[in-house]
Amino acid sequence: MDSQTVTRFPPSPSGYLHLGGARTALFNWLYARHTGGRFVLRVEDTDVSRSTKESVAAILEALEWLGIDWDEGPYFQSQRFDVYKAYINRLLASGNAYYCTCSAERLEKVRQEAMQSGGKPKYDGNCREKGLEWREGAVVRFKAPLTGTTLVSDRIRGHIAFDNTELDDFIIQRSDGTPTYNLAVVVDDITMNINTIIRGDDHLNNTPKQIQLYEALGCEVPCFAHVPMVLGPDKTRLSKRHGAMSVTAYRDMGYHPEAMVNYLVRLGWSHGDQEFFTRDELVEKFNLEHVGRSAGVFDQEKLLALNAEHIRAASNEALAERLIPFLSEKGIEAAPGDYLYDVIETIKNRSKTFVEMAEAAAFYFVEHVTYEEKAASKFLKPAILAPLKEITEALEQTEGLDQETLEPIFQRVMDAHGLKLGKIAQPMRVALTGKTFSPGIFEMIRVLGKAAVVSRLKDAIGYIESHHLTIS
RNA sequence: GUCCCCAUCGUCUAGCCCGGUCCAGGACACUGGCCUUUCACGCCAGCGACAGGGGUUCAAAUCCCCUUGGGGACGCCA
Repeated sequence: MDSQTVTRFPPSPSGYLHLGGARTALFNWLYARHTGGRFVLRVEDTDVSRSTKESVAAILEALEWLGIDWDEGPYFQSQRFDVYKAYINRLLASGNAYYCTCSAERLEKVRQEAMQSGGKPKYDGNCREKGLEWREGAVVRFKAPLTGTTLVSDRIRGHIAFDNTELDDFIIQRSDGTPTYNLAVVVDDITMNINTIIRGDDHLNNTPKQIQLYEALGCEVPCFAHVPMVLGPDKTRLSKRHGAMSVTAYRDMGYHPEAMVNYLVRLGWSHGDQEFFTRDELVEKFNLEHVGRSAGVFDQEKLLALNAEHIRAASNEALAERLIPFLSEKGIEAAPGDYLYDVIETIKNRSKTFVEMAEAAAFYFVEHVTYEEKAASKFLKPAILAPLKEITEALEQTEGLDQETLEPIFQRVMDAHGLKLGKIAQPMRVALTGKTFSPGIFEMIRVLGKAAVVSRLKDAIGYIESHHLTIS
């Protein structure tokens, strides 16, 4: 008997991996890693009509991006029908299940009546004692206990008692012979030795049914931990209505997976006042004790802030790797190397996403700068012509481009014209980047290099001269 | 309708289990200021919450009950 923790993540491949699912996956993965246990990936595709290969691929891709790896699987329920069949037969043989031939119409009527009389819409047990044999179109129902209570012991919620009269004889095998969710999960969790089930609390109501199944099968009930759900800003369950909610959509919007992981885990779990966590720290500190009990609203603003923080904290090399695809998206082919790293160093504090970072980096990679209209008209004016020329000449002469070398040059020009740095920095900025905001002048000069700076300065001088000659 | 869960700033949360150290702490957002060659970053300050009502107690955000509010589940989906 091994006491190792075994958790699992069982996505249903009927769409992409959304934020709530990602968080559940993360909790399970983190808990397994934290305890030195195993993490199993299982694809729940018993509903063949809704499951697609594309969804499976999308989910795996999202997990990979998040850095979630698994020790076993992915298993596919669709390939395990014979296993479920065996367990269903066991239940049938032990008298814990029976065939039911009630029509959909009858079932619907029974539900309506139950609702009407102020009760829960559940099956009335019509076929329960009929001792029916199999026949075309029959389903198999679980013969649930009629009296007593089923106790759920939850790591997060404590003990929850369900009155068995609230539960009914749910279907475990459809008329087409395939197993239903509750049966399949239980059988899988048993056969895969899953002993810790961490999932959304929308499954809390399924838990007593599943416990009854474990008991009927004579198997040990695993440990449950129902985590609160993730809600949209309107406080309802996260859905397509809330805009981007696929994990990969955030990747494409320029989010760092470490930030996504940090945010998702922190939404529902806490470690005192700490907000920023690296993946390793999460593995080290994550536990079930500090998972909260109330649902949390997904806050994109906070994710964004955290993303900026993770970008600032990352190394230029690591950032470069993630930035390159966003650069190519803009038609910029940059390779890892000192130039890129230096570029990143100047913009990492000003970028909240990789999309922003690519935008901020663009000017470093163009031959000729394109001026923003307002920027040019405001700063590239004749008054600045002489200072710009002097700086250009001085730069052409100079060797080093470090701040100690640059400052005296600027100082001399400033003194000569009675200008403050601000007066000269803005035109310079426009000349070098085309915009009115950018990294610091001195750092840009150093990164761009003498040739590029001089060339851009000359472009700007030419621009001013041509505009003013024609106008005046 | 029935059952289950939940309830601290706008949002994420610390504190609650083991009542007093909490006229409630942190973060995001917002506002103001500092720094300053722009934009950021950073720093400082401000705004802002124990859902309501009853108990228990010398003392309750913390324990109990009720109300209200929110969420979820009731399917031959998962």
